[in-house]
Amino acid sequence: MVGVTGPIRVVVVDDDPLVRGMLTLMLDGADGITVVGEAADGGQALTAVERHAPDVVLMDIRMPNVSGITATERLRRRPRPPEIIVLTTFDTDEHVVRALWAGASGFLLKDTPPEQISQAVRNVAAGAPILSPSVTRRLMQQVASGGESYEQALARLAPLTARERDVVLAIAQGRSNAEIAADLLMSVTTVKAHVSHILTKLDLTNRTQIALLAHDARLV
Amino acid sequence: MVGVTGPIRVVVVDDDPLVRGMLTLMLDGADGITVVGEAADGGQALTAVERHAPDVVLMDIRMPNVSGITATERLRRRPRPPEIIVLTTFDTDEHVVRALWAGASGFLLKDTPPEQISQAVRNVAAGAPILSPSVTRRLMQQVASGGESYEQALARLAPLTARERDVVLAIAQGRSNAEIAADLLMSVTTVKAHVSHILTKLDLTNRTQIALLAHDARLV
DNA sequence: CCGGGCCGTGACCGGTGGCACCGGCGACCG
DNA sequence: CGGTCGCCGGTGCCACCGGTCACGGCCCGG
Repeated sequence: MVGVTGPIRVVVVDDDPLVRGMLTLMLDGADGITVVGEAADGGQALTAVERHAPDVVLMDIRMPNVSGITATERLRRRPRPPEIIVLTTFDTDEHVVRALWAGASGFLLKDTPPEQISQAVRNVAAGAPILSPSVTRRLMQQVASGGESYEQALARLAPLTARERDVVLAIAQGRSNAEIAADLLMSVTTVKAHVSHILTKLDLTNRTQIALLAHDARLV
Repeated sequence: MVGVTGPIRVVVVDDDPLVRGMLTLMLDGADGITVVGEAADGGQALTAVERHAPDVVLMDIRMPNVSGITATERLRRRPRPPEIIVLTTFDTDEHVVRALWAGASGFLLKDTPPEQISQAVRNVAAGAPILSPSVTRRLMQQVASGGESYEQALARLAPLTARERDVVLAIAQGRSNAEIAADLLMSVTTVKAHVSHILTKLDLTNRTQIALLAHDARLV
């Protein structure tokens, strides 16, 4: 990104000295990568990053004192933050979401083969995001299933007329009939009629159900 | 997956003969990959797959007659479907979602370097999903932002009492006050009171707004 | 003992939805 | 070309649902 000229500078953070050693060993020998520092918990990670200004941080999640998540959050708040790859043993949704939310650029399982880890470091340093295959699969499934309901919801909205769709959109914002009437320049009774038609066409009973359906169809 | 013993058998599908040639050229030489067939549109893709029973299909989206999306859908419905990598020039959300929904195992941009394409073919054949970095970045951002609004919505629901949360949950399903009363074993009047309290506490005006907020908080 | 939440209830009223109807517009047809 | 048929948008009237108000019982902590 900002032109990393020399070797990629890496800091390894893990509470287990053995894991730290393994990671350092496998990375320090790899092409174009130098391990410039290690840390055993989130607090040490902060100081290590301050001292060594690395390009990439390999961060364990489960650590004593300051967890990898909060350490990631704080690191990403720094002026020129390092890219952070979160390393963990389990890929629970909880972990993944929190890591991504904290600003991690990568999420790898610890059983990833060494070659792929060093490759991931290079990719992340170049600005590309990295996810473990299992995590990628989850995200894809999530998107796919979401897309499915989205398509279904859109299909149900098909028989509506243009004006009725306008009303649906307004209802999906939580607006009252009076507000809708004002916005669409028609009488309140007309709005009611439209709502009534929509309800029968979509086989619903409440306006809230209309709002929810519209939300599923991504008409927010 | 099911033990691909010999070289990985690939079918290349693209309406542009030049692109087909390039892909075949770069893949057929690569380690452990054989291009066993080519096709110029979705229809030909189906017959080609039937004839050659490939492990992986490289599929263009924009093609005359049958598009890559529908071809992917049909291929995935076959008894032992090939893994499908969708190749496209643009990574619009529309394309990505439709491809994933259709059952693609990979989504690559056409400007991906040859080495990575052959690597992607190997990965997909091994059962691992593959996404272009830009697509991965989007999915990550989506998850991250989704998590954010999720947290915010959950925070707003904090001041509610247990009973009120029950009512919120029911409203989020689009249920009427009478139904809620029946389910929670209380009078309709009481339900209304709870709704009223919820509205004031959350600073809302409609029950639909309650439903939408609950949806943002993933209480579906 | 009493004040303050929380839950529950009945009476009142505005907003919401069901129904019947009308004017306008395009399609189809003799 | 005129008739007519169907659909869409719009309206008024009425029943009912949904929301506010005021009140009482309960439990807990001061």
